[in-house]
Amino acid sequence: MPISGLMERVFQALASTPRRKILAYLAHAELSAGDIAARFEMSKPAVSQHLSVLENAGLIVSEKRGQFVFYRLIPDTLTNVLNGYAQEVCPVSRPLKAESRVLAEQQREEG
Amino acid sequence: MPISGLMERVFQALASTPRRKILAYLAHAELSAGDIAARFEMSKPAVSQHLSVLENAGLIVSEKRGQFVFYRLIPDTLTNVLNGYAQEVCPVSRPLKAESRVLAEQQREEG
DNA sequence: AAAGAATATAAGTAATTACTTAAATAAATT
DNA sequence: AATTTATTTAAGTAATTACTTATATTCTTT
Repeated sequence: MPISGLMERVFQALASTPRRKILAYLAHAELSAGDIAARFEMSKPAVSQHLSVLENAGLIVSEKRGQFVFYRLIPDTLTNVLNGYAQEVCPVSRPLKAESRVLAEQQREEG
Repeated sequence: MPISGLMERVFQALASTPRRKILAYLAHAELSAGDIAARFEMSKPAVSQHLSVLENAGLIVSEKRGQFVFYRLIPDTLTNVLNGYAQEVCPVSRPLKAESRVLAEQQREEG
């Protein structure tokens, strides 16, 4: 699987506020399709389609357990793609690293 | 200007291969609209529209000098938004930092 | 086995996006 | 001042996307 094709799908997937929200929800916990849909105004099929887009981009993975389908994040995909591209655009990714460090420290202070 | 509105526009802007390519070109040098258009198969107006999208997202800035319009990157917008969102999704942004380091080393080896 | 619940797929539609060519604007050259 | 060059704006269209409701599938419960 070419990384560029994956990058295409990841950025496509991220270009939607509901989908970015879904990823943020899944950052904290594994959730069923119904759990996720309950957090949105839109219909369940609409949420289901968003989940498909995210799964096809390799950002999340689904697992059917009984009646439910649980979704969880694959954090590596996101970080690899974002860094991979940031690397192309921000030489040596220095700003990205610097910013990461600052934010990590802030969170350490807060946590 | 709310950061969330900017985030929306940035991710929207990044969801296009030609636009990501434009940013990569501008990472290395300031270029005129014509210089950029020459690197693509599509028409000049099409490229011009892509440049508008990128500029409205705060990712690039334009400056008219004589007959030409030069574009250059605003790297901070990209790193701030990508990190801001990665922060929401990847707790403590640890993976992001780790990946940055790996990629930076790879580039050091290659360069 | 029938009914109910969770989810996905199908089919249709409205809104958005990414192009195209043609026309307008503005600066440089003759 | 007229022409050429660089770029953008305008207008139209084809393709894509994001929803909707209705139907199908798969599990659980009775």
